[in-house]
Amino acid sequence: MAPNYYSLNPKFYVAVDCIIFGFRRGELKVLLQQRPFAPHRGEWSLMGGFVQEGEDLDNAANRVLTELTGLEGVYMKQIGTFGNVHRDSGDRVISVAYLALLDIDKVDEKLNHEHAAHWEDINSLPPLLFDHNQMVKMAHKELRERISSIPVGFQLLPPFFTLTQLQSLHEAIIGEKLDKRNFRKRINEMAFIEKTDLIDKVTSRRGAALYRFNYKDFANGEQQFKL
Amino acid sequence: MAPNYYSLNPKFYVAVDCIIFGFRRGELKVLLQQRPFAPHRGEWSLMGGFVQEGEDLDNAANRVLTELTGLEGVYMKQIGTFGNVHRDSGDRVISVAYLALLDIDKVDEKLNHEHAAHWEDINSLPPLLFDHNQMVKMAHKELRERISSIPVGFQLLPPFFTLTQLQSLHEAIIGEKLDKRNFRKRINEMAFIEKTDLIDKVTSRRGAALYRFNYKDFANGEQQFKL
DNA sequence: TCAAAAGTGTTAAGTTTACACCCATGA
DNA sequence: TCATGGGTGTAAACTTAACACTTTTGA
Repeated sequence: MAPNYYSLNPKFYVAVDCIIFGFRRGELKVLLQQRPFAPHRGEWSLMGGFVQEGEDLDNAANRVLTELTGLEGVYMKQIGTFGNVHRDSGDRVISVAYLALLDIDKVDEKLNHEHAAHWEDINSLPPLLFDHNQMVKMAHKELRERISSIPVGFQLLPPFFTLTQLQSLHEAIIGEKLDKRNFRKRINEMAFIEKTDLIDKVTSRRGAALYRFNYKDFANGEQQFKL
Repeated sequence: MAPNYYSLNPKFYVAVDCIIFGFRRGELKVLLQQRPFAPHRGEWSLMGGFVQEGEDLDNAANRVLTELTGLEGVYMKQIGTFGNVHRDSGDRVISVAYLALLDIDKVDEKLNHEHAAHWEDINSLPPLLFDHNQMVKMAHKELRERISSIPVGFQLLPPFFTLTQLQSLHEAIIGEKLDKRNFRKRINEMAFIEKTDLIDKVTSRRGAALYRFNYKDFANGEQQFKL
């Protein structure tokens, strides 16, 4: 076969789609947008974009996320590639799905508004474009299953948080209630979740101790959440 | 934006690469081939191929596997997509990696030979083309981590097998020895692994009971291996 | 007769779960 | 003063891990 064997083969559009998770008031939320171009313009969909020449897949995913949120350095993880022939009714597009976890309060709301984007509770998603519901389902599964190894708290909560917030986040992800005492017992055993001297007076009258993650301690051990 | 917004974007070659696992004489093995075309012709690599027009990703992976082994209906699972700009020195190719598990004795050796393919122990792989070592590493990790939920025994062993073979398979995958009594105790609790009346006289003088998987029982429960 | 693999239970250690009350504060 | 969320320990149930000897048979 000749050195240009490659050129005997077809090429395809390649896209990335982002399943962007945030957490607010006890709810796990996904950022949706109304599709800005035809076909299916205006339908609810995940934020996505085409991979460009000279652009790594991961970079494409980061670019798309930054366009929509204004944030950089966000936790992202590739979760699967969707390549069925007819998945996109516009033309054949092979799409790589990325899960993103971010602090919902840091998102640039103006950018969100410009992109007709909107946070929706994971439990009340509308029908989405193409196979996007399936992508969300896969991302949610990944999150549930890997909650022990993905440091979700680092990503989805603000830098200082109460244990009740952390517990509520875990409950929202796994979809069931946890025992408060058992939860706190385990948090206490994790050196990388540090109690600070700060007191939160917003979420309760009495005031709750604020905690934070210690990235260094986390990176060192092969720490695991098991909540 | 116009309906032909898609056409403003670049297209790429998309390939699939298969990490094909087999099990023989206590060793977990990967099927490698010598690359049949330039650049890097003759170097060790995974078996791969370009996705074609009108072909789903999963179908492409199955086609490639069948070309090399003669087998159909093999267990395959997508494990990740590799899309760095310069990963392939021939041209930009975005490659979707698939893990495959099969019964090594069913493989068509003639086809293997035609493709200059060869089974190599997972622990003594040569340097492979491009990012293929990384793909194998990822597939092996997937296998290790999901050994509880992927029914590896169904796939990697012949229809009838001894418990020693099954244990040896699990040991090869996780890379450590297991306790024989604890292993057998757990197998006994799994309704979908059935003892048959057959005796294997090949692997021992005394003879060992042959077992088989019961697909129906497995499909029903959300069974788990925990070995 | 002996080498090689098959087969078989019990106990201790560790982990997980269930569970209920007092505290501090602001409205 | 009371409603709200914060904070705390123990015991039972369950799961996991460690451990050694007897059996069968072909060479």
